[in-house]
Amino acid sequence: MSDISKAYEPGAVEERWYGEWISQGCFAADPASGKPGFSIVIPPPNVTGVLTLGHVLNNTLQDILARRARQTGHEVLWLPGTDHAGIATQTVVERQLRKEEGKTRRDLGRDEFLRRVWEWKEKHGGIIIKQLKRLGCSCDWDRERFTMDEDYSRQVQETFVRLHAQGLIYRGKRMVNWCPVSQTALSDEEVVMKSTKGKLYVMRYEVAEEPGTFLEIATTRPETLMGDTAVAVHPEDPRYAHLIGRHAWRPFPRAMIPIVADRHIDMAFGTGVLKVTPAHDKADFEIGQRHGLEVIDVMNPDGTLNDLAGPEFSGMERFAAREAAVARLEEMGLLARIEDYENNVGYSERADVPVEPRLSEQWFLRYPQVPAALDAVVSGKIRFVPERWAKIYEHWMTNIQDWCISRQLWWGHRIPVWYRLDDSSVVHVGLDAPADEDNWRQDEDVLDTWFSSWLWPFGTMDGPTRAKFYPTNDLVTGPDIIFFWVARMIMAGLEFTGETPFRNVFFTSIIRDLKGRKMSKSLGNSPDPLDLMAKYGADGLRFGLMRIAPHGQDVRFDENQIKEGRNFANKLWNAARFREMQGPPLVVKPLAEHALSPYSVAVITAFDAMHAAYRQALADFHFHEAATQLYDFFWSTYCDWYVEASKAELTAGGASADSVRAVMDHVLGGYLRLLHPFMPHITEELWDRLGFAAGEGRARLILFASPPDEDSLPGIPAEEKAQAANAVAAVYEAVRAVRVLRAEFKVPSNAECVVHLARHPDFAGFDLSVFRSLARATEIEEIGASGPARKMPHALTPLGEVYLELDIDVEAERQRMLGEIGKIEAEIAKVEAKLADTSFVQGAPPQVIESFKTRGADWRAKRAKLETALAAL
RNA sequence: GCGCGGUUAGCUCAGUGGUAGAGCACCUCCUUGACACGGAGGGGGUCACAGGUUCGAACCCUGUAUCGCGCACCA
Repeated sequence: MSDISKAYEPGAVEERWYGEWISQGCFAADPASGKPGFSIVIPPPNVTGVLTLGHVLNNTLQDILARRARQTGHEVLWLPGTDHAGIATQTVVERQLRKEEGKTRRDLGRDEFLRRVWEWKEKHGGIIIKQLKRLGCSCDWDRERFTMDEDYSRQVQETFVRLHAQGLIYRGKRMVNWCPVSQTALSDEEVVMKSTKGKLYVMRYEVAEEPGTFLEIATTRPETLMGDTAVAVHPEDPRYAHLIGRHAWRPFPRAMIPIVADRHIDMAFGTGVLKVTPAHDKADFEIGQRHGLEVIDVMNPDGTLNDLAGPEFSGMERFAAREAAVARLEEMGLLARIEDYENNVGYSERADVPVEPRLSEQWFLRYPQVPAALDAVVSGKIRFVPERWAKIYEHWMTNIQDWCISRQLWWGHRIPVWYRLDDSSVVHVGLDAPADEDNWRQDEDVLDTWFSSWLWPFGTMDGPTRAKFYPTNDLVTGPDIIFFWVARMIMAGLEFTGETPFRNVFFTSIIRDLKGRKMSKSLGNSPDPLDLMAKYGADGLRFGLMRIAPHGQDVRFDENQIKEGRNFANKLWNAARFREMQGPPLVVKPLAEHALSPYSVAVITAFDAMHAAYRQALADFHFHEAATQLYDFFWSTYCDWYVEASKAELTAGGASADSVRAVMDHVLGGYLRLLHPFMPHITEELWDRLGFAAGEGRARLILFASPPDEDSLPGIPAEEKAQAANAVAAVYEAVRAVRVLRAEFKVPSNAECVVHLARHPDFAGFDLSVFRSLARATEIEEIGASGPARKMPHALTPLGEVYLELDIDVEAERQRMLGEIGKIEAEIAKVEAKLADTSFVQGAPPQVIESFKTRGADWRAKRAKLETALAAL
């Protein structure tokens, strides 16, 4: 009996082999290696993050690529690290501070607060890295980087200085997206548009020069009317042409504001009159610029109204102020009506509150290398997989806007700009303050996190590493950060290294729950991958996910799929266990020197075909397809058929048993190597247990084993292989036919039977012992084409006509069946009559109708079954 | 509004012009010396809908519905 346990227990195996790989330094990339390089940089997870299913998917894919490359003889660098994630991390630490000490970051001051964030990072920042290790990721952990590492930070700031010197970075007072919760500016990409149900308020502004005449003005944001500095109409709008150049009364604070003409106004929308609030709307700001309007900012950075809004509203939160302003308008009789209205409102991605368009002084970047970056993808120099993402990229690149890179946060890379204390218009841009540093103060702001991430593919590498491993080969990431990260890395790569930073970009699926919702913490619909790994093993989780993660489409997560992964690991384990029970591996002579049965030739041929499909699938980044190939070959072709077909020979012993063992070793050995990138731990364990490991140290590991040969049996001509496969398929077809007959005639699986065969001449002389054992027949009696003496259930197969000998009187059985079919038809007729009766159908409750339909279907199924059986008689 | 992608069995999904597939779930049989996390057999589909091209369409074309995503938005 084997000493391998009956059910595979992944926990200990996975831990042991991961430890082994680490202690042998298997993941370390050597820039001095003579092997060709292969590299991937990890999309750095947020240092605050914990592992999600999205990470599992993403990193399993990278691990597959890395492990496959190791097997194919590459020196592999998979470079890991984490991202400081400015807003996210700062928010987490601030929240904790408020909760535990009742303090804000300002209470602590900048230096002390940053000390706390670092403390927090040291304490919790490693969690996701540990989790990635649990998953089996083969990253070169000694090279782990953090976007706030000293040298990396220096590069970020140098980048700023350099782009500033080139005139691409500039400072300006502009309308930006402001998050009132985080109290910082955001880039356009950090704003998500949400369809929001709201109200359209129609207000009445009196024309100053024509008392008693009112303009109706529609707005969704009455709380900003205190900042109105004009009313605008379309220059060609006949309704209002006579008013252009006159004035309207802003109700409160009461002021006379000009009526201007601007082509931006849509005559067809609302009343065709727009209130212009240059401080609180991007389009209004532009109108203000065109007409030289005053800008009145009535809001504080935290989203409350300020003194300019008037004492009545000062200090009021913006949405409360909306209600108050409407009430005030109504009181004054200046509210015409309120309509329901649905429009898109920009929300802060992080804080999930509506962003406030806000005029403020920020740093902007005019992107470098835009045409080249666009061309790199359009021309295919960088390959996007699936290809359709290239269109999204192209669209964004051709409509690209300057990037607001400054953030009013403390956690991040401080902007390397100094202002002279006595004259802040004197600016110094550089890593360090000028020599008389006491006379200068550094810009308070930090840089957008993505301004550091865009350097990741090369900023993480030193000189020798870059020489060997840059540009990287593949990037695996989510399509949700195509603009945030992928596009910007391409531009940075071109600008700072003169090369595109990667060759292929694979965009993963987005994992949703069974209801199609995005996984999120607040919904509580995101299973913890660690729990899943505890239940099903890391390999089970990986393989289960690979089988459902299609080519860049959304995927609905179902735990059952992971269970299948676990079951597959168990199947593999037991197939290996079966082989181990047959004795130690046979290395005495090469496969080709054994006398191979047609079954062996066929299984090896099928293995080679699977191997070819697997290679193609991986080359196309069709991971799902590769996983399916692996699964189907092993479970069906190898276990269900080959192993079962070979049992008799193994029991018989002798040379043919040796041959079967050799074939099993060949298939299992090759198979484990192909499966290893998907299920690294169990394959390493079995490689070792089955005795395939040879040599010393690393050479013993499947991790570094070469893939199997593409042609396992070069000595056998293709026609001969096809012939064997054909004969074997005929036998298996016949086996299936016998099984069907057995099921139809209620011969239990464990009962033996006698089968008669009128053999097709193509297979004359072919040994039938496998047919006999798989059909669980006591004997196969060969008969002539005219069939057996008495009637028996039968079926036609490629191997010939097969007959199942039964201890029954066939004619009596036929009569019995005919009788039964008659009864069933009567039942069907009853049901049909009932369903055809309109008064019944109209009167009966739907459940009753349903049950009748179901009953009808059941009877019909029974009838079909009997008819099939009858046909075999 | 413009663009992209999806719609196939109860569920999750494969399937690029030639007899509709897998796994799970369901029903029947089987604890046979690898595996019940298993084996054998079975039922279940108007391939969203409507047209068109073709000898032949889940697949190609046109339109519609619906879900999702991206972009742009009219206050």
